[in-house]
Amino acid sequence: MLKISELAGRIGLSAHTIRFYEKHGLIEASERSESGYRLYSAADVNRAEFVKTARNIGFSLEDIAQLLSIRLDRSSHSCQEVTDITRNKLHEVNRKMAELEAMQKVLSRLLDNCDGGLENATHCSILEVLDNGGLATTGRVN
Amino acid sequence: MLKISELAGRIGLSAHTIRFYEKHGLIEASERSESGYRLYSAADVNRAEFVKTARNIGFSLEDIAQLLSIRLDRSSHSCQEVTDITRNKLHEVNRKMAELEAMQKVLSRLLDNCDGGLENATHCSILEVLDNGGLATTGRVN
DNA sequence: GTTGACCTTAGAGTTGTCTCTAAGCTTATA
DNA sequence: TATAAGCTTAGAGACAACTCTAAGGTCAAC
Repeated sequence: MLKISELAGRIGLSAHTIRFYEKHGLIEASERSESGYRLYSAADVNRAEFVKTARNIGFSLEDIAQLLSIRLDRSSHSCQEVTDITRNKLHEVNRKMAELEAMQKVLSRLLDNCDGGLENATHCSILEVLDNGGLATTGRVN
Repeated sequence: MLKISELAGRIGLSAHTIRFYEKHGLIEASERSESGYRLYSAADVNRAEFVKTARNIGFSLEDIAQLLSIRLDRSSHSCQEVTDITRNKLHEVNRKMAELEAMQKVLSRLLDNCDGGLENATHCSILEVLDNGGLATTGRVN
């Protein structure tokens, strides 16, 4: 049985974070010592590692809570439930990527059109674009 | 002179948000009516539109505050200050994109390997991957 | 002269994910 | 036995960018 900081070292989270995850139902200590210290069994460690892996991939704590409840009783859940969560996450990622790509394009374009020299900013093309409502010249931004 | 909701309608922000921006120094009403209503001049509207445009592009409120202070006194700031802010933002966007791309790859791979059928999740390949610390088979994830 | 839309303020709440603090008990080491 | 490191709890604080509420004043229309 591991104590909280041992678990923390093992999976690469702080003890604080582990308690935080516990409060949100993601990680459990199946026992307590006489003095009240959390004690983690091998199964607890596996679960914590599951959580960490899912977190690394980018699932939200809420997603992970759902995945855990499926994991806890695989036979009464369908595989589809898992792929749904995963697919939703992928869509979310795709959406954010599209937003970021749009930003990327605009920012690059702004930089391309501006020499960025040390002279003063009286005629800075970036400020001009911002003053004129965006990159209107070719293709709308917003 | 426009009242706050007129400005709001014009630039596409709520009156709430405009007050919020004011509290953070981004938008100003250069006058007040006798009863204390905010009154926005043409210059105020331009400034508010500048803020909105910058926000649309993805600059943070803090970035915008800096851009505004340059805009307010262009001749005592260099063009480089503007490109620095823009370049930093671009780097931030690039960093986030890279993170999202990694997530995208993993999620797609998880979905490729899982049929996602209605049968129960006893042998769900996604849960297995999560249980085994990630996509170890070919190429590490994190 | 009343209704209803609009305005004011200070301040609290939201979302997600931690991160830290205070005050106090326990355990290991010197 | 003294000290330091580690554990406990409840709860506050941080971050960004809003979003909303309460309690009340103002204004235009009918």
